[in-house]
Amino acid sequence: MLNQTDRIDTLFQALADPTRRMMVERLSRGPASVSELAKPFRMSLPAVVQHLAILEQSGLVKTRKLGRVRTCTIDNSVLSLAETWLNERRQEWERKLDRLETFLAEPEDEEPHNG
Amino acid sequence: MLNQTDRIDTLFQALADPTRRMMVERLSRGPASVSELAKPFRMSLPAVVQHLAILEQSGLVKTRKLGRVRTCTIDNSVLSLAETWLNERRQEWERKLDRLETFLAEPEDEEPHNG
DNA sequence: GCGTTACTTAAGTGCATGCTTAACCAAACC
DNA sequence: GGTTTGGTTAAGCATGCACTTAAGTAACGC
Repeated sequence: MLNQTDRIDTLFQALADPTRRMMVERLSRGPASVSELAKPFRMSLPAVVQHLAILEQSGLVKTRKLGRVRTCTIDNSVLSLAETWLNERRQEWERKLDRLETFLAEPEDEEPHNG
Repeated sequence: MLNQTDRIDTLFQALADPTRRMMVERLSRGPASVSELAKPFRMSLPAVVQHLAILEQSGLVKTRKLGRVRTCTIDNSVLSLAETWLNERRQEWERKLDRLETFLAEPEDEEPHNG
């Protein structure tokens, strides 16, 4: 079973590869079969499928097979999981900066409440 | 020299490790020295510094040395670079879904313009 | 000046990752 | 029913990554 940390882990891991990011970009424009997905790349099909497997494990991509063709779709909710993580960090730091600014602008009659 | 793809590459790569994400979380709450940053972890100091180097290469963290202590700060603009990438993908897919919905809801007198 | 603190450098190790080729399977096509 | 087409399985390989220990440097505190 995968806890939250591990999920974000495999998620960023999945996005860390340029091939996989291109595959995500392709899929954000609409579903595609495995061979469609493979077309832009020079690498072998098994290599592409291995990348796809990693995207699936991360939850970013869902696939289902009909006849002999496997169709791949993106899962937006997982995409936004990463987005949220980044956003939280950024906001925290921005709040920190704001408090610092306020502190510097203020006359010395008030304490900063850090912690 | 690092192009846009490579930058996002090293950026997600940097975020793919739980140790490094925890370091980012720590730094989003305010600057820290190397040894402060290392404190929560069981690993050796050189290991922590290696992680830090990767965070620096990604641009996520800036450091400067004063006397013998190196102080680390987060760079929000780089954080939001990743955020933007994710957001663009998500929005693209959402627009796609909207168009699909519209198409399905509409009577068959109009063409979908997928291309 | 001498120890402690805060890193830094270097070298090595084991395991994960990103490929490859070769062979296989089964739906679709004629 | 034989051949493409679309994908799968398996095995192997080179490189990268996340550590480790050991030894070194340089500022600071007394």
